Amino acid sequence: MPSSGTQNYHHGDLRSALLDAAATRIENQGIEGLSLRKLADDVGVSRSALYHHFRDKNALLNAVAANGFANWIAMTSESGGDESVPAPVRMKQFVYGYVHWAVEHPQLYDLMFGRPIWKNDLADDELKDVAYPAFQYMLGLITHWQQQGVLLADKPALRQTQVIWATLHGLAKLVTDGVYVDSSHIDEMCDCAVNMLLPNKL
Amino acid sequence: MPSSGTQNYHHGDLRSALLDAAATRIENQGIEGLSLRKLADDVGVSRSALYHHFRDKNALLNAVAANGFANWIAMTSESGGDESVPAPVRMKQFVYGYVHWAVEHPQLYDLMFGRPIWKNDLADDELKDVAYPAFQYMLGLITHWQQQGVLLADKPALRQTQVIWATLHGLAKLVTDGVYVDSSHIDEMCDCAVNMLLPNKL
DNA sequence: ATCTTTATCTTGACAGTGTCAAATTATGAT
DNA sequence: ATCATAATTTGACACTGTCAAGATAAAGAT
Repeated sequence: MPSSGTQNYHHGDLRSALLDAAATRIENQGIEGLSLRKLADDVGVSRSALYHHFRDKNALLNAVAANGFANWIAMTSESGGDESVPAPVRMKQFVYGYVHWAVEHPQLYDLMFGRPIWKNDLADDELKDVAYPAFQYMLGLITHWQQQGVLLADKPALRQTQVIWATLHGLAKLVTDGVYVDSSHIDEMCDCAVNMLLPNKL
Repeated sequence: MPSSGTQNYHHGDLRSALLDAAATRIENQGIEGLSLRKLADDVGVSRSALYHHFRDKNALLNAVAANGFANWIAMTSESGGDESVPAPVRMKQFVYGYVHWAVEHPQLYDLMFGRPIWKNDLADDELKDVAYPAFQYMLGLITHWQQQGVLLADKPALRQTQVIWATLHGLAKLVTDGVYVDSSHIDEMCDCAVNMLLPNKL
């Protein structure tokens, strides 16, 4: 069955086709619900064709997560980088952006910052190369706000970044994992978080 | 093979034996590494004997998590309930206790507060009955500290509890999930968190 | 003591999973 | 046309959770 060009024996661009299919399948059913065999069916290819493009399932997940980080960084740069508004407002925007992105992409967020990948060093170099800049970007933001006096400088910027990130990550996790079932008060929780973390109230 | 009393055809107390074995296996290999068949081998019983004591694997995990909550509440009451020390110090103790308990029982913490159980309502009533008081206990603490002026009362206690819990949960998650690989600075992160969350510094 | 009922445990089986080895097929270079 | 290489498939293996049917022990009734 020839015809449509990309549908030969050699798929053409199977790697990215698998990545796309995996991303949408993860978005719908979550990481646990991702089966390599069903994925192969989606793309219309045999079950073990995948192994010529990814070493194993973990490598595929790493690649999906790496794409997620690229997406995440794009969002973050947008919501935190507007120099025209005062810093406290930018921080509020950043918090909103972070939590809302996580809530809108719960499965992807779970994959990117979750245990299966990071525990026991299952993250490959390619993923680390995209993930570390994400944290560095946050560290840069916090350092900047510290220098501007929006945040106190009584503790190292690294520590404050870790705590602020922990707060955002905790909010995101509690909501996306279903521990906070009531997700209609996300904005109020974000407001409260900004309020508590900033020494000079808005 | 009769002999030792509890090793008959009827196991005697298979349910709690399974619970114990599951807890230690989870502690070592994590939730993902828990196989019902290996578990049955540990206890010396056939693979499907389990189904006469738990409806399915999820029910077993629920029971293990419920035990974990009992343990957690015991620890928390101890580290936060000392009335003789001033409230800010007690809050610091509470934060230390929370994060350290999570770090010392990473797999159990992951099970108790993780996505597999709470997402899509997989928590049964028995578990909810133990888990909700845990949050209520925290809410009580925060409310008390608000009334004592340790925390500002400019936001509802519920919101502040959610944010503080998010911070602790985020710290715990980032460390136990391996995102913060450097776990030697846990105490400094806790200090910084207390410092940022308390309006009146220690 | 014997029969019946009930709870408990085992064996066999099924569908599903990730992964590898060997065979198959297409592509590209010579 | 030939050959090497890359891409894909089929067969197989070990593993998983779960169910149905049979086997066994304990408990209750008479």
